[in-house]
Amino acid sequence: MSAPGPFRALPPQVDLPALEREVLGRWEADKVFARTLDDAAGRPQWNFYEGPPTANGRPGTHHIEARAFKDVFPRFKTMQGWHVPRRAGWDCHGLPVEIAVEQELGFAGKPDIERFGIAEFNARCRESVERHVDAFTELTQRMGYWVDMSTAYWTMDPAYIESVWWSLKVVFEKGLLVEDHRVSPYCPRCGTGLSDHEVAQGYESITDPSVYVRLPVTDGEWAGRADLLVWTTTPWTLPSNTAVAMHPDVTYVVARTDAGTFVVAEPLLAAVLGEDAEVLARTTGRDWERVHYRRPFELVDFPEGEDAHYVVLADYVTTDDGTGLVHQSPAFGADDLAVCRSYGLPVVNPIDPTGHFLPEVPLVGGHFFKAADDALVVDLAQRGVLFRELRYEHSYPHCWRCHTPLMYYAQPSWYIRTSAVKDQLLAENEKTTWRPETIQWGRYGDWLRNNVDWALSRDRYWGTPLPIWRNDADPSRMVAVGSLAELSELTGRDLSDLDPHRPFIDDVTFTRPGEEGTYRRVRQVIDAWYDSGSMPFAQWGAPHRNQAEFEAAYPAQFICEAIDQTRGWFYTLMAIGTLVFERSSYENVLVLGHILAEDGRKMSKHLGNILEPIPLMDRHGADAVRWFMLAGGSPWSARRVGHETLSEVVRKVLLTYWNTASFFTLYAETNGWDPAGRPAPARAERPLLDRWALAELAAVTTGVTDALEDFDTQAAGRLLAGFVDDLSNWYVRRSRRRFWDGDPAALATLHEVLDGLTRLMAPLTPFVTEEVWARAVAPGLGGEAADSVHLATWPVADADARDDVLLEQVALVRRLVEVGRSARTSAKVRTRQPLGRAVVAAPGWSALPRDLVAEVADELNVVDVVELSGAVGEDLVDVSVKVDFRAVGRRLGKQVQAVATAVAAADPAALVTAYRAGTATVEVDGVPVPLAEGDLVVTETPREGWTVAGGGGLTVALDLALTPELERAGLVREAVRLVQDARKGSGLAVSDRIELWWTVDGSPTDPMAQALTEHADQLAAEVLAVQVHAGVAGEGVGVEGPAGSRFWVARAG
RNA sequence: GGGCCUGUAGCUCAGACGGUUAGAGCGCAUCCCUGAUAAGGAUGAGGCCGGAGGUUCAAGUCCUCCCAGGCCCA
Repeated sequence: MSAPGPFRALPPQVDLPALEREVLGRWEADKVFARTLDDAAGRPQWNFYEGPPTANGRPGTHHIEARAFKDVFPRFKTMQGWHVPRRAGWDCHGLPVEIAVEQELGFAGKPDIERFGIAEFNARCRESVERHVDAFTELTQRMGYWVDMSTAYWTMDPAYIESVWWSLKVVFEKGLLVEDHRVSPYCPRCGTGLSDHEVAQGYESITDPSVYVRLPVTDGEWAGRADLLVWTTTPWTLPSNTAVAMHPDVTYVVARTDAGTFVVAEPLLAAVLGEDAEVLARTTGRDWERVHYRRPFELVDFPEGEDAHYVVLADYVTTDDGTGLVHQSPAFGADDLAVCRSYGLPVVNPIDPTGHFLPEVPLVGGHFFKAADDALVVDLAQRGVLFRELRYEHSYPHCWRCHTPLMYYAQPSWYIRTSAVKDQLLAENEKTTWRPETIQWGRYGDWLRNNVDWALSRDRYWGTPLPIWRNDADPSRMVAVGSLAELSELTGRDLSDLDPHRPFIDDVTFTRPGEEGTYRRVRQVIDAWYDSGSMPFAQWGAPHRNQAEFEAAYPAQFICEAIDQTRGWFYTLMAIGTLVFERSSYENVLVLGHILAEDGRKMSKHLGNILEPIPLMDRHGADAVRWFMLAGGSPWSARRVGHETLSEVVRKVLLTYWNTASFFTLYAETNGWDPAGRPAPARAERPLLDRWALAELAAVTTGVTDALEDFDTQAAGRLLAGFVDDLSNWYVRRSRRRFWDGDPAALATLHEVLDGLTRLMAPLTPFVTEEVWARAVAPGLGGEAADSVHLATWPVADADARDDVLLEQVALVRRLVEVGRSARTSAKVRTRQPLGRAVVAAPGWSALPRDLVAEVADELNVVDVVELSGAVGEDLVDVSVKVDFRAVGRRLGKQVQAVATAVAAADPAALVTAYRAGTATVEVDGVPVPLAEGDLVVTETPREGWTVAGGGGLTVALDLALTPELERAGLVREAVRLVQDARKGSGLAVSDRIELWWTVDGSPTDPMAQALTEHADQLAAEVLAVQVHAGVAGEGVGVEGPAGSRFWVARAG
């Protein structure tokens, strides 16, 4: 045995989750993550922003997805030599947190919260956030996501809030933060707005009156001669009717019936007025714009001197039902409000916040809004304004708590005028790189082009308070406050330690010299999306604090979230960056598809198809889950995760990689290999297979680097998985004998390849690569090696090792071997039976180096491989010819079909002879067309007496004739395999030497006995036998071999 | 209702620039190979590439419409 080298064998079997736990401990103990940052200090910075997960509810398996991508690129960039600071963050505010706490406390709405006390309620919210953050921390650590949680930003921290205030002040002073009405679902009994989520769970089916109302035209061509006909299911909104909307591009008709003359959309004419209506005029909605009409009720006053009650144009009008003319009441419909606002129409609201008509309204004063319908309809009918009434059953949103029908109700609300910076946003988007590209001007671009103002305020409790103070004597005087210091100055008190949340901030008031009245904060808090979109500066507390750090980290080079953030974080980041700094805060954005359960549906408790993230990683390993997220299918389409898929990743990628490393260490240890002591030959002088492995590594290095630069982990994964497979199932398998012998060239090559491969895989599967690095790579690098692969540098492709011709030739060899095996199978000749000859026809064969020809011979277990045309007479070969459509089509265009026909009709043998001489022509329409090199695909097949297989322009034929010598060689191989099995079965190490006994029934001239005697040396060498007892039985029963043979194995003493 | 994405073998997914025999893995069946392997290899069954039109010498690939599923928004 050799002297011990630096390597110790890795076990062939590995418990990956257990290994990961151990690696996690090592990272922790050695502070590896911190060191990757420290080592890079002072290097160019590559910025990444962590989109803060909402700390509400427990993390799910889908959270691993985005976090895997947020980890892999910073790791990659760090290895490339960038400094990549990574701060975690937590999104703390918002309605989901409030709702969760309300549920815990058994609350039924805002009145309960007010009774409970805002201070105490917000304390509970804070506590809930802290609780959930722990679960995210656990997930983050377990999956190996390297992000600094010790310096995490919390959107509820005072310093964070102060930054947000500062930005709102900037927006306010640009005149882009304004108060206006906002229509939102509202429960009049509970006195509270409802979130979309709450509305969605409260739909109930109810029957409403459905009325068609006639509104006489009062000016223009049809004044006094026709009525606009509108349809509504909410008669209670008719007293506040403000306008009628028509679609600009829909055709409307003026039609006469016995009941009168009406304006309706043409597609609805028959449905509304019947078949007999006489059409008097026909024109598009656009022509009706600003035509006035008489409103249905005179119960409510409209502002003096303001125009109203005319036709407006709106794209949302449909002709699916109703009349194609839509009654507009801006206080009670979001569409109505938007349309009326664009015409400068007033917002008139006769209903108080409890849902009752104001007492001074005639006819329905004091009525609950829905209860007023009947009286209103009766009145319409009596005045002849009602054209038709039907009962209409539909589903209508109700309060999920008290089942009161909801009102869509306009309330004062604060907006950011993002529509004013729309062109800037479009310009910023133009400069942004999106993956996948389609989002940029698809889903996201559409959203920007249709930009509406950002409804910023929320009438809630747990959020960043809107920092606007308003003078109670003159509400037009307002002050936006940008920090607690400013507030201290305004109030003359030191408020630097004030918790800026409600209710404390609500108590802060101030006066200004020379002004009447007191400044009080408006009551609202802001949309939590504004918090998260402010993180580029607010995570630093900038500009009040850490301004230099902020500037160094703006904008981000990379962000990544799932597609649901298109209108969420991706938008708020870009919008706030553009509003405040006139520059978007990110350059590259990767948008992920969603992770679905194995059944293709969203994971949900309700469906019972949830896979919990930590148990999933404990079962398959975090590396496997990460690999799946990064490389299992396209990251930007929805994907299904399941145990099957994950265990396939483990088997095909991770264990194959592990076993290759384990194989290497086994023979490095067994042979005491030390690269320092036994230098390998120069790479150019190593065997072809070594050069091939190094050439593949160089190609893969380039490919993986390019793919990751392009944020394409799927392509990187495909290359890596393919290389792992090639390495294990071709390089190692074909090179085994050299490893047994401790060949330094083979050991050095595999070591070098494992080194490169391990670095390339490290960002994707950081755990298993760490172990392989420590045990199979670093010991061979001498003192130079980084003590973690994550502290190592990213590999650079070795240009000298690149050899595309060799890659192509080995690919040909492997295809030939496949075809040859196929031929064996169809002949039912097992591979262990040597054959005399294989005959091959393949383009490029004649240029194949002898070593590679030998590879084919060895793999196919044939004595000799020869080229078809050289080995067999012409009469044994069939030739078939086909045009290469691509080559010919490109040159001759539409003539290609005629040429193909002519080629098919020609005599193949003659054509091929001419083609090879370069003189082939075919005749098309009486004109000779010369054929160039590459125009034809030639396939040669032997005729008889051979087993043949072909495919892809390749042919392999096997000579099946067995000589007694070949048969005996086959028997020996059979015996060798049997003995190897016996070795393994009795637990011998691969390097153990043995004694071997064998017997054969029958005479010594029996073929088996003869074979074993004849090949005695070969047999002994193959099975590491130091002593062979021919014809002698060993102890025990031994193992039975073919042809009456029997073998006994024992470790040599 | 609008916008976007997806639709290829039983399942999971590949298929630059359009090129005439559409691939891989899993699963199934039969066989082979095995001094690292939980692997590997061969063969077989399994496909109107969601549907219909169009452009083209040629369409899984480009265009239009439709259908189904998903996501976001009304």
